[in-house]
Amino acid sequence: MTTLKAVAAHADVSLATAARVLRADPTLSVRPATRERVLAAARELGYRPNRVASGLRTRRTGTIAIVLPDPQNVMWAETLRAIERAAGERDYVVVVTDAHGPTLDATQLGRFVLEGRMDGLLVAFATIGDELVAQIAGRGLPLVPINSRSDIVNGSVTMDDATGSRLAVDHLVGLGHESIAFLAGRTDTDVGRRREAGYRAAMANHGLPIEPDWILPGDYTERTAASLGRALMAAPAGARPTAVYAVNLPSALGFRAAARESGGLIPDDLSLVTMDDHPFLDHTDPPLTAVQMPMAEMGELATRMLIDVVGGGTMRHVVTTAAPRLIVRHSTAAPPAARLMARARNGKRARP
Amino acid sequence: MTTLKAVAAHADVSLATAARVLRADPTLSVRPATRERVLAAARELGYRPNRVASGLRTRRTGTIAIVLPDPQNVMWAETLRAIERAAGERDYVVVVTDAHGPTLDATQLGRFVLEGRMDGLLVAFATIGDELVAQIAGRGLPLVPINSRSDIVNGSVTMDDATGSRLAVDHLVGLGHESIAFLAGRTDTDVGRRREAGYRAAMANHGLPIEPDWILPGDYTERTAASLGRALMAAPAGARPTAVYAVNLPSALGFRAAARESGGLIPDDLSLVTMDDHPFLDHTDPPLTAVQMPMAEMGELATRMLIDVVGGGTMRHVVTTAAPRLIVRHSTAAPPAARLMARARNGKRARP
DNA sequence: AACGATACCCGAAACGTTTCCGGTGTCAAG
DNA sequence: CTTGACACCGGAAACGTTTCGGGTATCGTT
Repeated sequence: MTTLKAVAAHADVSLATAARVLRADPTLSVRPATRERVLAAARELGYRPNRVASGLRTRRTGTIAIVLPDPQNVMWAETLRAIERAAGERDYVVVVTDAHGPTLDATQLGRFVLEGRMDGLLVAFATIGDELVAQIAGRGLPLVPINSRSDIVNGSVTMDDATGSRLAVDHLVGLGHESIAFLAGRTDTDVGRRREAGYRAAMANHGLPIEPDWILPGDYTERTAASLGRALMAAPAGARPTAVYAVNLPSALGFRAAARESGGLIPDDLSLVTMDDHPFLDHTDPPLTAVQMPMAEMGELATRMLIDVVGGGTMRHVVTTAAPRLIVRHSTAAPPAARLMARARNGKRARP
Repeated sequence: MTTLKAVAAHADVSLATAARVLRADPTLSVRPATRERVLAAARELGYRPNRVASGLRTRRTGTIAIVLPDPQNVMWAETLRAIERAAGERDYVVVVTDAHGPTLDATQLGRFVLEGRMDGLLVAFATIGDELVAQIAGRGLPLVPINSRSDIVNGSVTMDDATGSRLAVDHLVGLGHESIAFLAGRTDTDVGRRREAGYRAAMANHGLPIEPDWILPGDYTERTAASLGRALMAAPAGARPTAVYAVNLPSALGFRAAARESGGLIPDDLSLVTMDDHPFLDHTDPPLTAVQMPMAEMGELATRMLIDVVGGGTMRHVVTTAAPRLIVRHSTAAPPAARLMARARNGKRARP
């Protein structure tokens, strides 16, 4: 490995000058000939600065970490890709780790924040607690929450979940649905609340009431969604909503599977639209209508913000600007005609 | 940040002694009382060694990278998880990057191999070329190919693809299929060849011939598989194989979609089994029978090997020991009765 | 010819570890 | 009382960079 010392010797200048020429130090005044000598020497010797040494001196490692809650969720793949790209553009590398709880365990804490390997952390936890902030920001490490806004951190990157939810509801309403359930996420998480708020706002916007039992208490998991699906399908058809909007992909999948097991046909008996799109939804049974969120943009913005902060920039709460898009597939259709008519009758006669 | 110097001062010993106590240097002889003082000081001050400084001195950064060809493929998620876990156990962190071609581009080369940030690389390219090896191993960086064996690198971690293929073929034969096509991968890749070899061996094992046009020339992509699917379904039913074994998941999905578009019913008209399992296959239409490969074990072994090599260990070609498993879902069934009978008639009468 | 003012460059310290090569003190043996 | 032999510990260099604070020439002025 050729070092700066070698380059300096070869160009017959001091270490200091070689360093400043190669770093393109603007405060340096140097004769063009000298600069050329240094540059040429570096080129000839194939010099590459050693990032570890430079990191020791500058306290910048050129490494950030992204900590994910459940890397199982395929939705992170795209985000990760975008993060890596954005980081690469600034000559940063990104390490990924998955956390099992809402905080870092002892060894992760060591590896990722205490030993000075990272310049900053991106955390994608659905909920950013005080303890985590103490662990990370307490040590002076920049921390940017991604997909979750929390007031105990003064910056974050989130998506326009309200618009996403609106897209889903509007689509269903456009098909003629009026009783639309929300397969919710955990209400102790920021995303969950924002998506639910979006759903409520969209419903209100259409003048549609929301029955209390239309808020299905999910927790983002396929499993819970499945049992909610079974419960829902157990109700008589007339007493069910005609459409469901699911807060995330695993929920939608779990719900779909349970509905089908219970003999429910999608979209014939029930329309289903989910937040979070993925190419493989083309292959599901039925192909699910979904709201495509700007995951990549979110990752990109978060990465840029983090690197900016590392460089002395300031944190902000930003929301992605790319608009969510509705991808219509085959899990949504007009509500069953029979029930529409029954509904009409009920509207004319008084209930017992 | 508390440094070693602070600890040494606090314990009233030299830097050298503090370092050696904390590193648990076996060649150090130290009075128990002294050792205790150092340990206590470190504890009190919350000392954590700075990995960048130590990396500069020891030329070990405690970081490895995994370079993936197409992070799109969900199959890598599990592998990645396993890699990260195995690395964490050795106090390593792992950075991921995706390459677009079969080599590293200029900026990646800089970030990942030239600047001394990494201790070693895991590369998951389907094909490891000379240029890549020159780029990496030429610089003295340990390099472990994963899921691809190449003779220009004297070590690798691969899976038992032959057994995986055999499982798929055996399953189909067990259902009564005799004309089984192979939706192949690129033959210039190691995995592609191994899986095809496994298929051929399994067929031979059952005494079944392989028609040349049963080897469908795929390239791992959904798109190509789709056009192969269309072409296959265009043939009259009697002239088609009754089952297809797909070399990987995207291929299977593309094929499935095309088959369905062409009016082909799976498994009624055609059975389909794919290499590579994933939980979401429960939700496809129909749920795909798949061979589950030990991706996690592969990641784990590769990581351990790489870290061993970094520590002076020696490379080897290893194959995962965990057995592939067949996950039976609903894309496979007995061949269509009508064709079975036709076949039987053909067997009794001479062909024209 | 002396004098500032520039323009150009360098020495050396610092970042926090690790590790080589010893240097003291103590104790038993001669 | 000397002399090794140990046990215990410390000094200092080294890893490769960055950067602060100057130090020489050189040149145009007076």
